[in-house]
Amino acid sequence: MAIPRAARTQRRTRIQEEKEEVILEAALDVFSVNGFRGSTIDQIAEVAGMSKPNLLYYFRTKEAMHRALIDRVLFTWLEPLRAFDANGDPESEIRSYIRRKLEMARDFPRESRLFANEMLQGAPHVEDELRGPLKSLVDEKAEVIRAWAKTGKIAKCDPYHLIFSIWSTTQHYADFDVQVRAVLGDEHSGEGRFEDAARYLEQLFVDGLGIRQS
Amino acid sequence: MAIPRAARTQRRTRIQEEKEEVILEAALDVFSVNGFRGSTIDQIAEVAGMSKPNLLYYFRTKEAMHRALIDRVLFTWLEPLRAFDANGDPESEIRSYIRRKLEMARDFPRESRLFANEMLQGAPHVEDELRGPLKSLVDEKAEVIRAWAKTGKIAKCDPYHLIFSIWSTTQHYADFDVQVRAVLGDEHSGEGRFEDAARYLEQLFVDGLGIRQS
DNA sequence: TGTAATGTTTACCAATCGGTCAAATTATCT
DNA sequence: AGATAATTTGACCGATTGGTAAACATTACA
Repeated sequence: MAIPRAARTQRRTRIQEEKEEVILEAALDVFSVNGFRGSTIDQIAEVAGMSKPNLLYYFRTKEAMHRALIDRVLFTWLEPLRAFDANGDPESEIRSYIRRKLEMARDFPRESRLFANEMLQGAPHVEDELRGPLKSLVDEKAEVIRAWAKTGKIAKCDPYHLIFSIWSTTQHYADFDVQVRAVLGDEHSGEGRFEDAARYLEQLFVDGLGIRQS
Repeated sequence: MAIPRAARTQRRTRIQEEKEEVILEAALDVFSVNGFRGSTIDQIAEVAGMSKPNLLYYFRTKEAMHRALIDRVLFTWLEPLRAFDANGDPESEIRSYIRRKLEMARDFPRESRLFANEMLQGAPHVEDELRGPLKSLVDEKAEVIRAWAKTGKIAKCDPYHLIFSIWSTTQHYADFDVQVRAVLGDEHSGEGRFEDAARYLEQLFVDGLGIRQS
């Protein structure tokens, strides 16, 4: 008899590993565009190339799929902020943070949109993670920035709003991609726009924070 | 016999004005949170306090409602950019543009989220408006900024990405409101956060663009 | 005030929704 | 190879979806 996924306590099968991967990949496609409510299991099943009951064999509910997806994305999404080094020098740390976030917007736009969708809906599935782990991480890095400001390495500014502004400006290129393309026109919508954005944003933040030495 | 809304060519009734207003208000509530696909006519009807067929008497389809809503929002949403004055001086123009956009994020967060939802889904209903009127307006203002840069009034920078960065940083406070509140904690989540944001963003952009005179 | 146009509601429809079930198929291991 | 566990599927369920038809109620205007 088949053992439903949730009851598994033993090791996972090869097939389970593979299929769950395929499913989450498809789910990311669908959820990131339509949000949780706007997505259907049938859509995901079709993208995943399997029948709906088969999909539900691996994830017993739509919620479970979304949950698994959010958990995975949330972790990798915070990777750049975790890499933010308190011992590095302000200019290069901020530059590379911007660059890393922009690379993620370029390479993982679906993950960015999934997250954005969740935020727009009021974070019904992840508010605890926001108030817990996310807040802790941001608090820690904000303290680093505050110290930089105190010792005059960068201009005095609110570290939280600084972080918000880096998040928003970089993620914008993933979440509002259609708008960016529409405004820039077809000729400037190639991948080069990420290089232009990086150049502009690094200038904005480095000069805006008064840490240009050259 | 009842004349369906779409067939009306004559003047609108008093009741029509009122009810359409109520409906669009309710639709804004629902669409801005759940997106187009994730919203249901029943939800909107309940919020509007009327029966579903009654609602469908004024807007014959869900699409028609969404359309009417988007059209209205799109216009007012671009008001701050239209007010951007080519003859003003760079610092005060940028400062007041930021301030106006932040005020809109504070006072009309639903409108911002409705727009964000549409972007996340790839702008299936408004791509023409983006490529047409929006692009034209942005092109025009970008030219102003480029001229400022050329005459040395502000630092050399890509005017399009400058506009993108002002859009994203300000709208962030509406679209990612939950996240902002979660990270700032309950004690700093009052309306004062908009003042903090304004102070920070004005500093960032004014200094970042090298136009601080004091 | 009568009447025609406008507005509202109840009952309903086919399609789609998330999810179940039992039977059939396939992989795994001895 | 044979037994057993894991995987897959078609048929189906009740609830919800967007939308309609027609009867009913209300308003505006002569």
